[in-house]
Amino acid sequence: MSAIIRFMNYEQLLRERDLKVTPQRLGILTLMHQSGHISIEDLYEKISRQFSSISLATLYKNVHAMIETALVKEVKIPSMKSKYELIKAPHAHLLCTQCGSFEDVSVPMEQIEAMLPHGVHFKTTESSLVFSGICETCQKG
Amino acid sequence: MSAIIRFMNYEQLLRERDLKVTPQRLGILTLMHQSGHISIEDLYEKISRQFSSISLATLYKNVHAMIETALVKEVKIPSMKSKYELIKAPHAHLLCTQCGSFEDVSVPMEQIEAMLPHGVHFKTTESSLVFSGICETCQKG
DNA sequence: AGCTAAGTGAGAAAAGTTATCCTTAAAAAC
DNA sequence: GTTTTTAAGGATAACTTTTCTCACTTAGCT
Repeated sequence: MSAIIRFMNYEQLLRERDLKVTPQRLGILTLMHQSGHISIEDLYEKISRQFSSISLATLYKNVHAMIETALVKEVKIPSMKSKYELIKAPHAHLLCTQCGSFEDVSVPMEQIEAMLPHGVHFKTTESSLVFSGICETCQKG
Repeated sequence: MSAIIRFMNYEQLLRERDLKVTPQRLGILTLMHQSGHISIEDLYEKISRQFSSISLATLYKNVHAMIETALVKEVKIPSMKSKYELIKAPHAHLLCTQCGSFEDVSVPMEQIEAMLPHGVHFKTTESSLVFSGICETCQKG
């Protein structure tokens, strides 16, 4: 797959948000996609391999620009640093407190949002759900 | 209600965890109880009124000691600084993205934990759920 | 190709958190 | 109740993380 085709989608996503398409941004988006969710630290380490002179400031600025334009989402995780992921269908996360693995899990968020007690008139627009526990691998090990 | 009776409970909670009972710690616990959940910043501002010379280091050290001994919990909140609360029965939180209000809501966490897809063998020990949206007051206003 | 606005990079600055070290106070021992 | 022991508090320095500034470069229009 050529670089042009591979990046096409991200270019469009950036343009739709009036964000200029730069190699750094394409790299950030590609890394987020590849890893699923990634911390700033890891992102910097990985992107520095491609753009050895990239500045941390650039990274922060871009990640925030992408959050503000609803391209990326910050996932806050109990007892861990935040990770960032491309916005996709609503889902929850599993955090293994033993090995630290962190992954997406498909959960009917709408149903969960319907579980607020009657009498609570809160209009939910989004919800964040992280299950902490022991992953299958660690249970076996 | 005398200070002795009021603090009795916290003293015991501290002693059970081999944490020395100090006025600063009692103050921290009291403030957490009163506010429900509070950020480090607010906690420092409020506790400084009682103990004008308290150090930020003391605050951080104590909050961490209390987290490690399962007396207090850090609540990570999308697009906000963490808040800290006394550990109590499992519950979720409501965050109003308009006025910033943040409150507890009673939700059957066990039921939610049972909603993981079949085939996902994850042993959940705890889960964190925050609903973001518009609170009742803001909907009316 | 040239213009303009936005983005990048380097470093400084600011915020937020943790570590060090000495003093003080709580709990245990007597 | 006094002494002894040990943990905790406070001040400050050191880190870590994030944001800001500004000169320079590049993307996207014309």
